[in-house]
Amino acid sequence: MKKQIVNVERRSDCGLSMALEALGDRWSLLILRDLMFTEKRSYSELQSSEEGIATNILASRLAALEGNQIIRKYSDITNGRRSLYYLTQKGIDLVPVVLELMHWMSVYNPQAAVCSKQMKAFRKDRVSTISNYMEQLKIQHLEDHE
Amino acid sequence: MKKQIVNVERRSDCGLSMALEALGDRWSLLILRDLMFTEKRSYSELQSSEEGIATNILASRLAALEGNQIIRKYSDITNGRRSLYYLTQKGIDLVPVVLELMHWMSVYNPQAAVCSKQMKAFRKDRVSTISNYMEQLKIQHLEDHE
DNA sequence: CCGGATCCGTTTCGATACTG
DNA sequence: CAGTATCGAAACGGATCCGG
Repeated sequence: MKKQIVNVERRSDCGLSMALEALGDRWSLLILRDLMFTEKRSYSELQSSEEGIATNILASRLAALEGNQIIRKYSDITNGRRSLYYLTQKGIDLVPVVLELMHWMSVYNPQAAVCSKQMKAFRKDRVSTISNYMEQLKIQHLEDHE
Repeated sequence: MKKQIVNVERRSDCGLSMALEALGDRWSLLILRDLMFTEKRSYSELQSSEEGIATNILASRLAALEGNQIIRKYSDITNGRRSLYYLTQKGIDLVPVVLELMHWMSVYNPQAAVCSKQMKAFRKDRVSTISNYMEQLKIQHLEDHE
């Protein structure tokens, strides 16, 4: 009994603690969610979308995410005063994490059942649907900047 | 271009922000990892395993996780002074989230390649391997307390 | 206007010491 | 062993200010 299938010892925790150093706060994953699943890319768009993140917090989170190479900042060619934030490949690879978290919450938060059908379909076939979507994010990213 | 497959609006974010209220800190997921993948169940075992979590932080995280019904606290029958913490079903359902996060980190943290083979095998077939493991966690949980 | 930076009061974290 | 108590440090949140 209590047989362990995966033996995760302290020295081989896959750097989970390191991951949480970058993502282990209440805002980073929300920002990433918007970059993943909406078209919001600018500072002001991101600010209006989150449930009222303070400007200084948003700035510091964006800087931290950029420092961790999870997002990248570009200046808007059509509007020099604007900056746009895009997921890097490293950020795109976080889609499954966010998706699993959203699915988990949709199960245990009744009010969120709204999007559970979408989520279910989206998670159903990991190999095709999700990786296709991640591929699209990648292509979109390249087209916007090259 | 920029076609959105999943349309996640602010009112239907599946309560991601709510999830992050419970898990969005640097320690909660580490504690859950230990409850998921090791046999550590008592306060002192958990404390020694995390990279030096302070006693008060551990206590407050455990209380918060219990408040969110993600873990449950039992007193050790063989040792009245001891308390043991177990995952609830809600907590067991977080296994995929933690697994995706560990996998992501194993890709982007070279040093963590140690366990990437295990992770890869573990993630490969979601339907069988992971759900089997989660089932085992469930059975173990029931056997320990009923 | 847009993208922050700065200031400041409040909340949370974290290390250590301590207690039942 | 399983946590509290305490207290300084860090993070958060709101408001305002500022350069372009």
